[in-house]
Amino acid sequence: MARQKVKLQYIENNTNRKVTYKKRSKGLQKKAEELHILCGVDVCVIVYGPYDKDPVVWPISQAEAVRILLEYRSRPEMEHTQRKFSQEAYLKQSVAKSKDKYERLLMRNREVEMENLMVDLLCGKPMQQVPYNDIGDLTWVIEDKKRSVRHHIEMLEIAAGNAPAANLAAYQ
Amino acid sequence: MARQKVKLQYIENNTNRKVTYKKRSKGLQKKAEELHILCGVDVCVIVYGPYDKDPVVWPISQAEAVRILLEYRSRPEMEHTQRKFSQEAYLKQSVAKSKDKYERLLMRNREVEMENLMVDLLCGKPMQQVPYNDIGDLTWVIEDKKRSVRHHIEMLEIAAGNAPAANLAAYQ
DNA sequence: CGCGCTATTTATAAAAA
DNA sequence: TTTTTTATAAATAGCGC
Repeated sequence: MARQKVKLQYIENNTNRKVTYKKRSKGLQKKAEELHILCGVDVCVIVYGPYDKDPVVWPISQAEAVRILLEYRSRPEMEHTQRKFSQEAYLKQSVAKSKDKYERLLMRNREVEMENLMVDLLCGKPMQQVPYNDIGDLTWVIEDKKRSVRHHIEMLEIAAGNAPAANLAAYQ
Repeated sequence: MARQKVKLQYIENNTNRKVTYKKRSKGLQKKAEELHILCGVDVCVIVYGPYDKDPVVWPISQAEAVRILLEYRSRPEMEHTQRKFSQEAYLKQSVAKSKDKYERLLMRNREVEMENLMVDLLCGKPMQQVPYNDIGDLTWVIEDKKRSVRHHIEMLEIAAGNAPAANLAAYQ
């Protein structure tokens, strides 16, 4: 985009491609950081190139990113196109209620808390111990996690059929 | 970056922030796509904001992204610390006006962090990877969780010995 | 290879419609 | 409000060291 306009196609020349990669991936990171700071949104950029040995992962927590991606992957292809994510709809609704930054932070914490609560439930916490006020917020997490829960169950069944004691010891 | 240079800080005005968000997230997508095409590298951008109901997940395969992120998760603690730093800096900036609430939030965040760490340990993360400074704060969380962990183990043993599917189905 | 250096192209903040 | 239009800030392709 400078001395000469470049066609939007794979750069065949190895040297030029690497140079462009370095410049542009740096630029992409900067843009992501600016968006993060200016608008207070979580942004995660992963550049998985053959040049840098490490993929760049920035700046939201990797756990959160994994959660998003696992969920996204578990959706039928049709929904990918339509971009219907009940979870995100919930987030939008929730965040819309926030009038200031403090509340936005609360929302973020709430989100993490619901994740943890769900993990507790997956690990066997009795549903009766869940505070009533949490049920509503928890619902969307659970709904979106059903598929992964089934996966958990499969894993546990495998453990049960093979070497349960050894497998379970790892959890202590 | 136009009629006037904009300071790199959270945009307080709701309208401006939303407008900027829309423009810049679109721009970020474009940049990511260009990098992907020009250099033949996998790029994944996730924008997890309160405006669009959907997180933008683009364009590499989700399986690949998950693999990358899981890899990242297993990396040395030092790099995580750096990330936490920028996150904390961001949080600090965001709630500068309500210091008391901020302090409490930090504690809450710390608590949540410890819970996450504990989950990692339960899942087999080596204790040697836990930063020394975290041990103290972690202790009370673990003490608090021992009972549920035991319950967890009981559940798993029951599942292993009896009818796992039936027991676990209740948690869906 | 990596760092500067422009000439240009892009991105975009603010204004106008 | 959203869209379109500028004017200006940023990003960057090609080159030279």
